[in-house]
Amino acid sequence: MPFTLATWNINSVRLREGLVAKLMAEEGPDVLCLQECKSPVEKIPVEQFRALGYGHMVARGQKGYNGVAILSKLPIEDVGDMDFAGLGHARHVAGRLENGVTIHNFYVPAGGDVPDREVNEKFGQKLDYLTEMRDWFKAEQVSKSVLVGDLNIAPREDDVWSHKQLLKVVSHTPIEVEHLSDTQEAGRWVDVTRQDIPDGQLYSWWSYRARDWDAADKGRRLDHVWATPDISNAAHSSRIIRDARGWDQPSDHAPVFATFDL
DNA sequence: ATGGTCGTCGCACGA
Repeated sequence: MPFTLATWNINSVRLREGLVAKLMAEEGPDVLCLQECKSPVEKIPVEQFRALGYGHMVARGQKGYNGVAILSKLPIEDVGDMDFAGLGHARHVAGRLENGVTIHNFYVPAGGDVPDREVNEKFGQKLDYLTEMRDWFKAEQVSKSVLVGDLNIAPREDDVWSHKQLLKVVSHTPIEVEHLSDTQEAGRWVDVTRQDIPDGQLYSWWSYRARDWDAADKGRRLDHVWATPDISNAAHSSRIIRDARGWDQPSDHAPVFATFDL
């Protein structure tokens, strides 16, 4: 049975309940992973989602910041969370579908403005978070798994609007790209989005600060769909719903989709 | 050109 999965940094699930419902109604992914819900779990507005067929949820939340949720049409079992770098933040939750596929939903720390851990503690926390992710996946040797989320790093030159201009901008610095690559290798994760769309500029985030985000198109690919090698060849039809960045009162991220024939 | 815009909480802070 094929299933379609989407990941979306929603930047407040309560403010954007209507946009989540719109994506559910128009695109209908079987599984929708959200980040930056900015809500305690008990205040996530699940009723409308349930009415649209999303009767299952595993989530972690906190007041005002972070927060991750997996909304699903299919039954999903909560299989825990990790608190990498000891931040005490709701940045990861994992669920398992009845077909045996485990879904890891991550919101990696953004890392602040200055790419130097000596002067910016948040940048160090971001690198430490990735290092602990790497070590955990190295020890776990996960299989039949998907990892999605806002990883807050655009690894490839064509994942940003200007490689040269972003080399010293947090999200595209060489040390971040190296940390992300180490994490990817530790879990033998395949970048499903780039497996499907290997060539050309590809973005999932555009700043709120641009006058005209669409015309300027100064985007970055911060949101990712990865899969373990035993299921990566079942993945296809990856796409980014760029239109969603232009919806009323949008998130600054667009949803990333993939389908798995399993 | 070193700005600009959001969301949350209730004043800065994080992104």
